[in-house]
Amino acid sequence: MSTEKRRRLPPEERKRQLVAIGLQELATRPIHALSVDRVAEIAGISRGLLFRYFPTKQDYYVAVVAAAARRLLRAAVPDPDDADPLRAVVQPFVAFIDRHGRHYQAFFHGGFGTDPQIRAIHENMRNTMVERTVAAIGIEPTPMTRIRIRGWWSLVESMAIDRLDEPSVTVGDVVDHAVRLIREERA
Amino acid sequence: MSTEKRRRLPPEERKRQLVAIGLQELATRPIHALSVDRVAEIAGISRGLLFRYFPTKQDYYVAVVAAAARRLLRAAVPDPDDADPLRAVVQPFVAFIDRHGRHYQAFFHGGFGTDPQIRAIHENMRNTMVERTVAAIGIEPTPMTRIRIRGWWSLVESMAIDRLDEPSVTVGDVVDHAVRLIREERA
DNA sequence: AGCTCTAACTGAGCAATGCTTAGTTAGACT
DNA sequence: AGTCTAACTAAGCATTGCTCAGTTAGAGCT
Repeated sequence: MSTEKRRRLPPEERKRQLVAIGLQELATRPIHALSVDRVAEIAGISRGLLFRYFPTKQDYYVAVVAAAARRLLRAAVPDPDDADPLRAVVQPFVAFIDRHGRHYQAFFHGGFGTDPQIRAIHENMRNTMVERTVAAIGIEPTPMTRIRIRGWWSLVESMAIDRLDEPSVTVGDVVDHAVRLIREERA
Repeated sequence: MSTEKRRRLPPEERKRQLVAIGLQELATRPIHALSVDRVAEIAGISRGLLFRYFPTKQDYYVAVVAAAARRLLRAAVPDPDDADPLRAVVQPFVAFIDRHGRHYQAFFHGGFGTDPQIRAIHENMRNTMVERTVAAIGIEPTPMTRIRIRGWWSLVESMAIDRLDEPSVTVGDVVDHAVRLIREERA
């Protein structure tokens, strides 16, 4: 198979390598279609070793999705130079989906929706976005407001994804509409 | 295991039985945690027979989700007696999630989001809701309008689900907010 | 340079599960 | 009663998630 000599890596580096493989493979394939055999083969290691770092395939999957979430939150950080603090929150998120739409769907609309760990990652992402929004528009966070803002983020996400197949609608159109909507809502 | 005598059923009836089992089992369990062995055992048949009706486990899963979608569309049909045609579309949908929220999430947020057949079922549901909405408010269906209405439905769904853990917010609150939003949007 | 020792790593093997197929039999129709 | 279709079974195969007893890279010490 491989003529490579066996090589030892420090645990953190190996983990990173395996997660990186997952990020690439799971962008185009659901988790049940990716065998640990394949991951091990790409990494050039044995199946057994993968289970040393991730005791369960599910644990591996969780680690990969968590990495994808960190990547998104880092990429979609609000632009502090933007004159409109609300736009500063929405715009980079929609732009991220514009660039990585298919991957976004694979990681955040795929997978086992019922799994508590995956849900926790999604919840954490969503809460971060909601908090950024609340901070940007300065609204008091009652239960109803939170539900409203969370719903509004679902709307933004949906529009950003649908836009991928409808190039006549621009990123700016989506951002404009989203911002206008939340402003009217406050009246 | 079972002392039942072997019984022949007409294909349509057997299919219905198997799908019904799927509807019950998959309401609490993701598809990868339900083995065909278990379905067969509940139905009192052999594994092999299941594959006669559903050549693939995935085909079985698709059939079950499709049945769930039909059930939803039937239950959330607009009330023709409602004075407000937009409310008539939204209200029964939110009420359905109020009653079957966990099941709704299992069938429509669980599963493999990337599978094209499952996506087609979701798309079909969504399109139906969008068309009902377009008909209710009488708006011209440009690409942007469709994207907006689809986004708005994501918002409605999100609020209806979040409400399940926040009983201080009523079904009426969600419907009111949704209706108000779409009306302001048209201005 | 050689010795030692930790832990990164392998590979054989187990159990569960999706799927196949050669054969069996319920039960409808003569 | 006899026949015949197709609903049904059961044994078995291949894959895959996971385990574990053993191997060895390679860092630290002398």
